[in-house]
Amino acid sequence: MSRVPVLIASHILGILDYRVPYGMTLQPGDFVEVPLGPRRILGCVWDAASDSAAMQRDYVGDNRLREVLQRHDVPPLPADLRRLIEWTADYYFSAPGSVMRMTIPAIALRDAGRPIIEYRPSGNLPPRMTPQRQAALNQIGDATGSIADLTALSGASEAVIRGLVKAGALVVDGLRAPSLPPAPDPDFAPPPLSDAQRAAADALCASIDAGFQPFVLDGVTGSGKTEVYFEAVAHALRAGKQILLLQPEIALTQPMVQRFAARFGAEPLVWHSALRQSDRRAAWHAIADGSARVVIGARSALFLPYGNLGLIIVDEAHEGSFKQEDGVHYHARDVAVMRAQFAQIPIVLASATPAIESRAQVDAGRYRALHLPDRFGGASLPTMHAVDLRRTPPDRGQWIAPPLAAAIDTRLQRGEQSLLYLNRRGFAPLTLCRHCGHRIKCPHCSAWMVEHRLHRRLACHHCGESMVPPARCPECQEEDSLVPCGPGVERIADEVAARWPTARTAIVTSDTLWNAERAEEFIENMAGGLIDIVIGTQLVTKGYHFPNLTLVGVVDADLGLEGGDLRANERCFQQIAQVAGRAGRGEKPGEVFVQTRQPQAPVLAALIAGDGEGFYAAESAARKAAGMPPYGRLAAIIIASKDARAAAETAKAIGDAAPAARGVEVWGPAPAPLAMLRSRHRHRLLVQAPRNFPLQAMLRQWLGNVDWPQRVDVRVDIDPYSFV
DNA sequence: TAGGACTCAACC
DNA sequence: GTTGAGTCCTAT
Repeated sequence: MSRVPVLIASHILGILDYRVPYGMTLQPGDFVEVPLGPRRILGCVWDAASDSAAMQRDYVGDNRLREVLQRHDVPPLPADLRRLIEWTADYYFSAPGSVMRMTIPAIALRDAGRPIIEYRPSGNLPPRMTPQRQAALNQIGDATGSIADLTALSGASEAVIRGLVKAGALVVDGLRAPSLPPAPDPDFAPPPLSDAQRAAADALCASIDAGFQPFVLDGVTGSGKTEVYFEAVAHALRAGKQILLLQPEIALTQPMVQRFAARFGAEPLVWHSALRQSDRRAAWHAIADGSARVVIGARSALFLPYGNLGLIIVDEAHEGSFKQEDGVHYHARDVAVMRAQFAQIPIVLASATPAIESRAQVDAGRYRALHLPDRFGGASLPTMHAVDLRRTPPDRGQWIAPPLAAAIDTRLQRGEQSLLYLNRRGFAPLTLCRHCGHRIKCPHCSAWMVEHRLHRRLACHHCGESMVPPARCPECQEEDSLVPCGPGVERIADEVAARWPTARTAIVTSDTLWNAERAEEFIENMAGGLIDIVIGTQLVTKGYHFPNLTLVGVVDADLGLEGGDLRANERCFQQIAQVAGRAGRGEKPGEVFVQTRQPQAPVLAALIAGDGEGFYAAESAARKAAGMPPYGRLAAIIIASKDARAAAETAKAIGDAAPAARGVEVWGPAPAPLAMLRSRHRHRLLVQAPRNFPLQAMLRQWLGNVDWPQRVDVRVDIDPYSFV
């Protein structure tokens, strides 16, 4: 009788033992279907010996074992990835089954080999049009995809989509042969490199096939980091290895795909959450069998079962968006380093503004720094100016102050491009009744509804709730009393249109640039000189290279310092340094205007003076003195429930059970800053511990001693980035 | 006494 | 997460 441990693809369950049916052979890593109660569920055959904390389990006698139903005909999960799953589950205090789930999409298992039927809009409207159908068709636009894809894209129910198919508004798109990207050619178009680039590239190339080695590739914006790590990619390609290039946002993959294709003569494989089902299935198999040589992707590409991985590159490695804030709370940059370690391969963290965490690793001698001191091709860094909004304020109801407006005038006269940066989507962050003072709030969250004039909606940026802007105040019923307060990018765009009516503008946010086609269109319009002024959120701060863009205006630098959390200063510095780096990347020099009410704030003073090293030194010293990361450890415990009383009581019970340990501080429980999210009441505790303290073990023991009702959700966020 | 709302523990 | 069993309550 043979038994196998199977890791169940479940939030709650870990490893369960099953009987291997006669005639079936199973090895660790095999994906299987197993019975679970009355259901069938995905599992992965695990290693018999596993000392990971998350894998602890009770022993069940042979007589109670049920049989494995089926072995899926897909490549097994490699051992290094199984170790990474265990490490991630242990470190981030999450269910190993949830981590395992991230290695394979359901579509890769279902109907293997059978084609996936995809649909496109026929252009014919259904005979019977309903609001749901109209809204779904609007969202779909001219996209194609399976029923499941279009359901996700439209936000409608599957029944609505099937109805549209039946009514002839969506028709079968014909079969697209799953096409694998042609092999990239390492010698297609190698660029000339500067001496500094050559030296850094040589160091990276020497590390291929030489075991685990983390690098921090640090160079000012425009210094040619991409060309350097592309040399390492070329070298890994020649060695027959796969390469993973991680990016913080989907929106950055498109410019990267184009740069990659120009260098290697073929597009890489792209992996992110917006892939269609057919592409996702083909991509997964190409990754698992090693035929996809280079994969560019967002966080979720990190856990895929590369058959033959030889190099990982984390682009814009300082980005906070690498930290996943729902489901498994992992930090893709840190997990990527662990993956490289388990796989014994090099990893490159590339950034113009490395995180303090990464700098500390360099200082400690664990990571190797490669430095590019100058901009490439003789370009110089842009000149920085502070615009003191107290001394030269904009007119009432406007946000562009005279010095910045004058600089834009000059650019328009010279035929050069300008970029206005404001990290706020929509038209106005708050809608206020000037009669009674009522502020329009999300019904499910303690947050204001943000006006999106392009969509003619008020939207909650936390839960996705959206409503038609009311004509009268919902509180006092006064008509025409609601006024927008504060600026978002759409409002800045209105101001630009009023001031420079002939200027051609573009708004760049996740609302306007949500797919590859839109992103490509924007890049082409910028390169072709069809845009004079770009107004954008952080989406435009990275990755783009527009030689004719010579002016950057930071509309509200103080916004970045708000909140005052652990990383506010660092984040503010990085965002402004990054967006400033878009200016003057070609032959023409760039200028940056930073609008602020506090030009004396240390972060802003350092940015204006170009004293990045001074800023980092001061910030690191402050973190060290306070015992904050990376010189100390943090974990947040978040308690959430629709039942306000149960949430508060659980938070108190957890707080009361807090163990006393030397050097460990516990703050809270306290209502979270975002006290209500998706109709759930939230409380938080924050735990601070010394750097080498076994924080996870302490938390496991602590929470293991507390009971709470099932309707209360308690989760631990290790190394938190969000403090709401 | 049937049925509904709810809680709870098991799932190998 | 999902399911089925158990508990308590109310409407007949």
